Amino acid sequence: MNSARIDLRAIIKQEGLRYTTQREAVWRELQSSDNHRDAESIYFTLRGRSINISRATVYRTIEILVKYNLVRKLDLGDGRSRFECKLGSGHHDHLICTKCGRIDEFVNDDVEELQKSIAAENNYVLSNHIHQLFGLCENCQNEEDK
Amino acid sequence: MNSARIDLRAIIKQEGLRYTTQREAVWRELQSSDNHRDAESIYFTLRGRSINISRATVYRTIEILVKYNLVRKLDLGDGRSRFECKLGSGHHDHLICTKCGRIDEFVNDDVEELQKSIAAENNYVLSNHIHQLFGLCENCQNEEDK
DNA sequence: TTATATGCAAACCCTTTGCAATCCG
DNA sequence: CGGATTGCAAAGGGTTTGCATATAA
Repeated sequence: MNSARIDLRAIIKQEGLRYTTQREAVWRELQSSDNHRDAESIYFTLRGRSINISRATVYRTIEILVKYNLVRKLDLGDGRSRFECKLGSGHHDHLICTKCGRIDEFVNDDVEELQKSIAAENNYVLSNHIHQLFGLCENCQNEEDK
Repeated sequence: MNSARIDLRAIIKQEGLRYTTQREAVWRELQSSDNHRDAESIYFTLRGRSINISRATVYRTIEILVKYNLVRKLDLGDGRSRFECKLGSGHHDHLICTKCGRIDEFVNDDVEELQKSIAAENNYVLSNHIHQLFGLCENCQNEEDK
């Protein structure tokens, strides 16, 4: 897998865009963190590191990263989008703990196949899907007992 | 199935709430339409029928209907929630046409079972899920050819 | 009567946009 | 230098909330 080294600068320049401190910082932040970040947290983390950046630039940069397939945008239904770096992990869906907000990933080939069948039965040509399972994670189940 | 006659008045009163023209109107509107309505469309339809109602009341009423399990809230990821009457249809998930916005429903028991397995494998106790397939519906595929 | 529900407008939250200033190339 | 990019603040879009008024029971 070529995920270890992705040169954002090369991609950016190839597209005739400019490689800026802010773009590099957002990309680094998404790459280094354990996924599922929202714009606000990226904004605050970078500000905390004395990187001069605005919310607007965070959003504009994420838009570019999503466009070039480096980042995936998640909608968990709570009003704010989450973003995860696509490098190092293939397609997967999510398990979300409704109590603590923990997010786990899952992959299930059978479900993937069934989705294709469902689409075919309904005469749809699929482009993508959202599959999210909500419930209590192991830790939060134990909390309930106390 | 007892879907033919649900007396909202009875439910509302049982809860110590008041049965108002507005609540009745929103409920009727959701029951009579072919599902997947957003708040704005309900608001405008009712206004168009000379029913005095505000957006705030539409939202407040829907909240009650969702709470008492009469209506399901859908998040299709485009920023506005859709609502569908739960009467007359059991659990189902959705196929959404990314071109025309058409929404179809599907049920697949195998997927439902697999979800349980996935949850179990990850030590989650499931409460609900979102499963949406996005693509082109039959009509829009044909449009593409032209 | 009297507390609940309503309408209105303002507030909210997240996100996007306009624009002058900045900076990459 | 010159146009792409930025920061700021304002605007947007959907939804919620505060409050005085209207209304169900």
